Amino acid sequence: MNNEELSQVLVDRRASLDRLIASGVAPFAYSYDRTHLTSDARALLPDGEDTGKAVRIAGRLVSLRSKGKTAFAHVSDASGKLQAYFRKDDMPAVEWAVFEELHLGDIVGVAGTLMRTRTGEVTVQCTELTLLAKTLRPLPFAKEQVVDGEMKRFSGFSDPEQRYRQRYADLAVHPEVRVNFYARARMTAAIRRFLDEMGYLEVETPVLQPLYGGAAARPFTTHHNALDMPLYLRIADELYLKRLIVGGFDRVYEIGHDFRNEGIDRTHNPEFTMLEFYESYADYTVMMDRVEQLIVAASSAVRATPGIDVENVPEFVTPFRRIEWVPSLSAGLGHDVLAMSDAELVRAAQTQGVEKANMLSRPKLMDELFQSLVERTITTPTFVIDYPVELSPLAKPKRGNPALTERFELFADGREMANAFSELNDPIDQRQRFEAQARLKAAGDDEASGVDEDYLRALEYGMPPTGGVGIGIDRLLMYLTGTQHIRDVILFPAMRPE
RNA sequence: GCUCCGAUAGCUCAAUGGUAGAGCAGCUGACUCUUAAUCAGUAGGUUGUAGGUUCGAGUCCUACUCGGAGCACCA
Repeated sequence: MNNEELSQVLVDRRASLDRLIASGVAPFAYSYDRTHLTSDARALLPDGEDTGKAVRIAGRLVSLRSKGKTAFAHVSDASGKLQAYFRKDDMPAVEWAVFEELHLGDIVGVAGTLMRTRTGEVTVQCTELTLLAKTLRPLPFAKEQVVDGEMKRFSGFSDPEQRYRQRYADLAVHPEVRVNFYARARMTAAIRRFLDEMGYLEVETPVLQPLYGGAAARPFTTHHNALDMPLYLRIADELYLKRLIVGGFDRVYEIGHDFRNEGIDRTHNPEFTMLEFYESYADYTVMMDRVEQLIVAASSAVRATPGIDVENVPEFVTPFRRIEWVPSLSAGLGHDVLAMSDAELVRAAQTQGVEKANMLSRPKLMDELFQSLVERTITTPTFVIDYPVELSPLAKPKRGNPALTERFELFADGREMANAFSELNDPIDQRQRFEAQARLKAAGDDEASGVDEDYLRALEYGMPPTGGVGIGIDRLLMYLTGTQHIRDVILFPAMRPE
């Protein structure tokens, strides 16, 4: 990019950079000997005292009020921000010259002694200023003012498109955006701690897979050049984790990305984080207990995150409510759903506004009806249990009623939080389920999977009875933080290229 | 994929079909405890792209691009 293509602001910044270099200042430093985070530095000056220790802080210059031979600025780091006071008489001439070239956004090191200003604000009185990185592009800083204890922004960076595309700028300018991501890290750490303490082993399984399965979704397809074969990005971890159960790791979990080639909206990103865990010798009732404890642990971790609005984190009362799939759908319909003919189901689905209802298979119809009549009405965490076998190709038949499976989903806030079952470990039954899926696929259902012969071979070697759970981490965090858009819990959400 | 809304200076926004503007950021200057600092001056634009209507288009029409909200899809 040459200067003719740059806007005036960018030209000015480069001119400033050139002046610094010409005067012998290195505008991009290698390191800085920081002694305190801004929050720790502030804590060093007790109430009532006006001067304190020497500190060295570093961070981004987020405000600057120059009064000629003095100036006030705020330096922001991960812990918050602290005011710095610059006075010409207190600084070497060379550094005052550097100060005069400072711009909002520059990364600086400020060394000096703590003091309290006339207005009571803890401030570093700068005796040594170090430029650590020059900003060549202005950040869209907001002006802020504290009014009645609440911070007001007077302008800023509000275009959602630009904020997601330039997340780095969004984060730099809006420190509160970081809170959900601190909460996210604490939540996954708490989940790992919970599972680790339960004796689960964290493992990693292939993202690139020759066959995809474990869920109903359209995959991303790629190609391996050396092998000259298509590969799919996984849509679920399930089938590989259960291979590990066969191998004798009897409690395993994975937290990783799944990829589904679907639309993007408030609750869907094409790559998202999935937790799956599998436990030998456990059935779905055991897994319900695990899920309850895990959600409570996740919630506590989110609550403990500084900056989180604890009022908005849902309270959990265990055990969660449990309702059965068939009776709750029948109640919603006013008829016994299993006794209804296909035509009656189609009519009911049409009444619910399901499009192309007459094109849908019977299980798909029931699923649609369940979603609109039951799922959306669930607010408090509720386990829906015992799904029809047609909807659950990887779940064991329910003891005493083979038309159903030992499966549960956890719903809260109208959304699915977890999906789990007593895992099907009968290879003959599993082959029949795969073949039914393969027929659906051949009939044009592009979300149905095929027959995974290698997985069947693994089952033939014998898989212990196993309970398994999948939990969408992004959506769990959305629920726990009251976030309305998945983009606000994913640092770099998928966007069309600029 | 569908419907509606939007795109104007680095950022946030104005502008009856009639000379494209403000605040912040920037630049120049004044100011040695300010905090949306203040004051004076100054610069900054192919109004998302391509067509069309019109004497004249930021404004009206068409298509496209990108985004937002909603719907559909999505266990």
